[in-house]
Amino acid sequence: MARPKGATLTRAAILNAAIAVLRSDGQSGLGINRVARELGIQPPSMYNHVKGNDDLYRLVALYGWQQFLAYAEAALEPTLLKPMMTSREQLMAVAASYRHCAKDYPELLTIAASHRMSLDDVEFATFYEGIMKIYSNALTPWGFSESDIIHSARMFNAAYCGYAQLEQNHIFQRSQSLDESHEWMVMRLIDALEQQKR
Amino acid sequence: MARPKGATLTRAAILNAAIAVLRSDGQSGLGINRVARELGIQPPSMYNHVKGNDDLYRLVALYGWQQFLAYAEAALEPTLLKPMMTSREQLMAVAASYRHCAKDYPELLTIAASHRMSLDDVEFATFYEGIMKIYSNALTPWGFSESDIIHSARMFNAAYCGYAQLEQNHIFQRSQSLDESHEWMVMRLIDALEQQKR
DNA sequence: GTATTCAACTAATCCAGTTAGTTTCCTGAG
DNA sequence: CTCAGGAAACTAACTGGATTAGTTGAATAC
Repeated sequence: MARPKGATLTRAAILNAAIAVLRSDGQSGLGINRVARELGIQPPSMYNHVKGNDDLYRLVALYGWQQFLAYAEAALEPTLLKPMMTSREQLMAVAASYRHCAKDYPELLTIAASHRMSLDDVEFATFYEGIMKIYSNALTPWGFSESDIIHSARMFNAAYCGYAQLEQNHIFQRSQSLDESHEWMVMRLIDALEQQKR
Repeated sequence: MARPKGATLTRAAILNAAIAVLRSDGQSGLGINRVARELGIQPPSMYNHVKGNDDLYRLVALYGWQQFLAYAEAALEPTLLKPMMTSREQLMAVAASYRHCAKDYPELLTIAASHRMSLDDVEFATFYEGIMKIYSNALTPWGFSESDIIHSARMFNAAYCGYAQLEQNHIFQRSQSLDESHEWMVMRLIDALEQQKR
């Protein structure tokens, strides 16, 4: 039964299935075959929508970054209760967004960070501009140069990604609370920048 | 011709071959089959020395961490010229060790950070104690509590691993120098801690 | 109504990982 | 010196994932 009634497969449906697979089987399960099974189709049919396994991973990775950005933008949205946020509050909101996103979508951000991005991937570049604008908005009030803002963004992202990955892989052995360490790290990072303010 | 003369395969030889594969084919090439080919043996023969693909990865990952520790210990070794290092110098030496190790062994530390470690892997625990001792030596002179030392170690490792990974995967898009950003990050991290000194 | 398109299909190939069972060499006990 | 046992290689075979080629049939365009 080729081409069933009205519902033909879309990249969005594939993405959803991939997230579902990630949720149930984890990173090791993610692949053309497993996702096809999840969708109830034969593996080769996937190739009508994604170029191959690598393209599937790119789809998932990009979605991960976009979700992180969406979380951050939502957290920074001015509300009636909080029409203005300080730079410090904004930076804390970004950190919390990353962690919340990582909790809501298991392994998604790990995949995002592990996937090599093409240097001229226009969709990824859009995400990148978005996240840079956030850091830029938070840090220009502190008098940071554009160059320092880039350094800062790299530092924050590296710390968040690295922390999530090491936590997930049980590299942090001590019994010390992982949430507490994360909180502590975020405070130190923000303190470090505030100290640079002029 | 089973069992050639005197030279039977060892885990060390497998590890060397794996590093060689990593160097020539990158992370995606690493696997039982590819390493067996590198060694000139049939894939099933690998199972006399490693339990399977996961064990191979563990071998490589553990070696990565051990190399990082070895680099750091070498860098901290007192010399005639420098019989004593300040805390700050020690922390900078650790950061430099990570980066040097990452440059000398392409993708090795990325694999180390990406591999899930068992909670009671005694060899990994040994590495972990070693690295904690280094941070402990550097930070106790600043009056850090044991708990703060753990937080600090987690922060540093997260930042270094995350930075290496994001750099490797081209997540840092801007043309800004990657070495300069790394340097900047290390300075901010150490400043942040020095500020906590009591 | 017919031609085209396109998304599904089946069939088949390649390759990685793995298991079972076999062979062959080395070692060590008698 | 001989032979029993074990270790380390082998071959054969299976599983399952990714991929390509070629086919089919329903929806759409003219």
